[in-house]
Formats: sequence, structure tokens, C-alpha cells
Amino acid sequence: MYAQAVSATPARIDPSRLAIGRGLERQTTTSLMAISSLQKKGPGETLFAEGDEADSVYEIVLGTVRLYKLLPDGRRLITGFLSAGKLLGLAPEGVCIYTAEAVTNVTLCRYKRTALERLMDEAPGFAKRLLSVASHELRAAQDQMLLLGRKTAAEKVASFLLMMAEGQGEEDADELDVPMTRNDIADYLGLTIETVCRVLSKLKQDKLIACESKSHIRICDRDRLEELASGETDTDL
Amino acid sequence: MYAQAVSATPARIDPSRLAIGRGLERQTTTSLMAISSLQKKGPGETLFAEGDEADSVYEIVLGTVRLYKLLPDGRRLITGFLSAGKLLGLAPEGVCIYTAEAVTNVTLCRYKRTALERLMDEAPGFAKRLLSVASHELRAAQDQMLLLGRKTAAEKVASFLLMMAEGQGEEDADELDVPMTRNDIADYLGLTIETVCRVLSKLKQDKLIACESKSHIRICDRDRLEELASGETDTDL
DNA sequence: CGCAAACTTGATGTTGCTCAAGCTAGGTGG
DNA sequence: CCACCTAGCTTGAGCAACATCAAGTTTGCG
Repeated sequence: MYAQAVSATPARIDPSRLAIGRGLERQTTTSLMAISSLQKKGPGETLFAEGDEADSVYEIVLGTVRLYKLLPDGRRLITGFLSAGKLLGLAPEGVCIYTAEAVTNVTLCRYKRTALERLMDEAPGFAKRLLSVASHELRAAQDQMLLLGRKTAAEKVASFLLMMAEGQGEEDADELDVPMTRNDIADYLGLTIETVCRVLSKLKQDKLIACESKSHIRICDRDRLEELASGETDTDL
Repeated sequence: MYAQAVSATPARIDPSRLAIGRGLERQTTTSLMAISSLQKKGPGETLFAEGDEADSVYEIVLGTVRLYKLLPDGRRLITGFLSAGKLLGLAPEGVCIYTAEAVTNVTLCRYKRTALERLMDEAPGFAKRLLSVASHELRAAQDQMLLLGRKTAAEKVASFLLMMAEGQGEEDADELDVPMTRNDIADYLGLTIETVCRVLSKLKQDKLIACESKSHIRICDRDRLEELASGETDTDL
């Protein structure tokens, strides 16, 4: 858990490029620009912690962020990894319910919650836009609940790899970058680091994937990986 | 999975009493009334199924509903139990991502999605209200992910009992009604029915709870139950 | 080049699952 | 009204999946 400091760079960028305003009118994106500010964080740095006052919403411009919750004895569950274009901080009212940390170098666009509230009242489509974002998050959370509660270790890892592949390249790229550690993956899937390693080794051995390096994986047999991930496999691993 | 038919009762009730319009202006609740219709379902009946077109939002007026997702081989995860005042069907866009079934006799208020969309454009606060509901669901989903991914069987069951107690009586009642079967509880906690039984027996034996009947439980030692649920226990069960 | 963090692999342990048997309660029909 | 019948619940014995503990190995950085 090292934290490599990166100087915050207050700045403005064109929010019509940003996801938060997608599909909205020019006037609204202009208002968004007026209340936004850019930030940077280095790997391991905290954006906000569980229990902090939730006064901002962030959009990730570049990089990957992990969100997690802790139990008192230190057990951790990562509720999600977010990459460019994703919003965070929408959910909480009053107090943050999870911690957000940079996985890689991260560039963020920050919006004050009070300003967003005002904009929601003024711009008709904006609250609907945020509702749509929240709905998608809810859907992802429910898929993840199914994974955590009912999938086997192999199915979990296969699902994770496919999810990472989707979030990457524009097309269904079979080459994927895994910026997070094995520990992060384990805490995301409700497993231990050793189990994640063993499953990856088995997938490699069975030629479903190939590891170009620790953080670069290629999907060799997408069909079988998808079959495994969705839980259609009877006797495997 | 029996389905006891109950005749649908088209009707209108005063939506200012309903949760969907909480905190909104009189004019908005009146519009809500105009687009609402009452429905009833008996135990085991389906409100909508995974894959159905998601054209409605429901509010539960009375009773309990379970939401679940299935894996191809039949493994089931219940993503939530909803009781009076809760909304369902908010999340999906296009297609339902889970099945909703009545646990008990259920009375529902149904709103057409298209009508809600229109109302969101007209009534300023309404989209914000729905966003707030979605945010709360998201928060609950994240707590459940922590439970599913990182809690032990005993911690899961303790958490479930406390959650049920909260949702019940107005005060923090220590008497709770458990309308769902042990099987439902197991599929909600990512356990088997046998494990749920064993944990309940152990909690009974340790005098943390008492079972008045199969579906009526009394919390005898709330402090220890909360300690167990939050994961502060080192060596227990 | 050397160090520390991350990763991998193996041996052993434990939690919760599976399989199996009996029990309980509530609804139905004689 | 009671006895039966069935769905749901409980408990036990054995087992498997995954966790834990313990070495090593690799990698990237100073």
C-alpha cells in the first residue's frame, strides 16, 4: 500500500468529451465545465475513504480506480474497478460508503455535489442521465452478487477476465491489460491470492489463456472461457 | 414453486401515501396517481422474469417480494427481499435483469415506465427522487457484496437477522417475522439450506436468538448478534 | 546488482457442501 | 375431528473446494 505522490493539477477540460454529460445539450455541458476541476493521483493514493463526507462526484478521465469496503479485522472486498469514463461517488448521501484508491496513475474530473444538485434542478435531462448511470451500476452490482454468492473459483476468474476484456479495447479485444495486483483480483472475487494464481495457472495450462507478462493476458479460447464464466460447465477444473 | 392464483384487482389508491412520491409536490403525486394501477399476487407468483421487457416500475404496498438471478445449471442467488414501500424495476433498461416473485400475498402499485419518463421531464424533483432511491439500492447492493464475498456463514446469518429486524417494526423490534423459507435465506446469503439451519441452531443454542416458530424469531442478545454480524468476532462458531 | 514486493507452487487444514435420514407442521379429505 | 400427506426443516457423516501456512521464484526499481 505505498502512495506515490503526484501533484494535483487544477485545470479545466472540455466536458462535452466527458461521460457525465453524454447525450445532454450544449448548455448543460457548458455548465458542467464551469463546476469541474481536474485532479491527478498516483498508484495507491486515496481519492476518498469510507466514512468521509461525500461532497463530490468524480469522473475518471484516465487510469483505473478500485473501490473497496473493509471488515473490522481487515478482510477487504473490492466492489468494483473503474476505468476511463466511469463515474464514482454518485451513490453516497452524506457519507462515503466505500474507499476509492488509484490503482494506476489516474486523472480525474471532480464535480461539487452541491453544484450538481443545482444543475439537476435546472437542466431537465441531467438527473435522468445520472439515474441511468446509477441503474447501470446497480445492474453490475447484481451480476457481481451472483458471481460472489454462487460461482466457483474458476468461474469467477473466467468472468473477471472477460469483464476486463470488455472494458478494454474498442472491439472485443482478446489482449488485455490487468493493471491491478493478484491481491486486488482476489479481493474483488472473494477469493485468496493463492486461489487466483492457481486458477490462472490452470487456465494457462488448458490453453484458454496465455500470459505475455504478469499484467498482460491473451485470451486464446474465448468460447470455452465464456462457457466457463457463465457456469455451463459440468466437470472442469 | 407453487403459484396460488389471486385475481388481479385493478384499482386506484392515493399515491401521496406511497413511497415513490415521498417528498414531492402535490401536483406530482396527483400525476403519479393518474398513471398507477393496483395489482395483487399470491405466494410464488411471478411479477416479471429475467429477460422480460422492462416496461413497468412497481411499488410494494403490502407483502414481501424476492428478486433473483439464475445460472444455467439452476444455481440461484436472491439479490434482495423487498417489503412495503420499496420500489422495483427501476434499474433495468430494456430488459429485466432478474426475476421478481411474490413470497407472501403481495399488493403492488404499478407504473408504466413511459409515463414515469414523461413525469421525470415535467416534475423537476421526480428524477432526483428516483436517483435517490437507486442510490440507496446501490448502497445495499455493496453491503451485500461484502457479505457474500467476505463474511463467514455465521456472520451472514447474523447480518440477515439484523437486517430483517430493521425492516420490520417501527422501532428496533427484537421480534421478527421471517416470511421466506430457509431455502430463500440460503440463496440470499450464498449458502446451502443445511448451513443456514445449522447456524440458526447454534445461535439458538448460544442464546443469541429464540425461535418461537419456524417463521418467528426473537433476538435475545442483540449486542452479541451485532458483534457477530459486523465481523468483530475472533473465535466463535 | 541487490532488494522488496509481487507472484507461484506445494502441503496441510477447515469451512461449508453433499448426501442421507428422520422430523415437524399445516392443510386436506375421509 | 383426526389421520395422513407433503413441503419444509433439522441433524449427522463424510467430502471437496478453497483457505492457510510455508517455501521458493520472478520482476521491477533504485
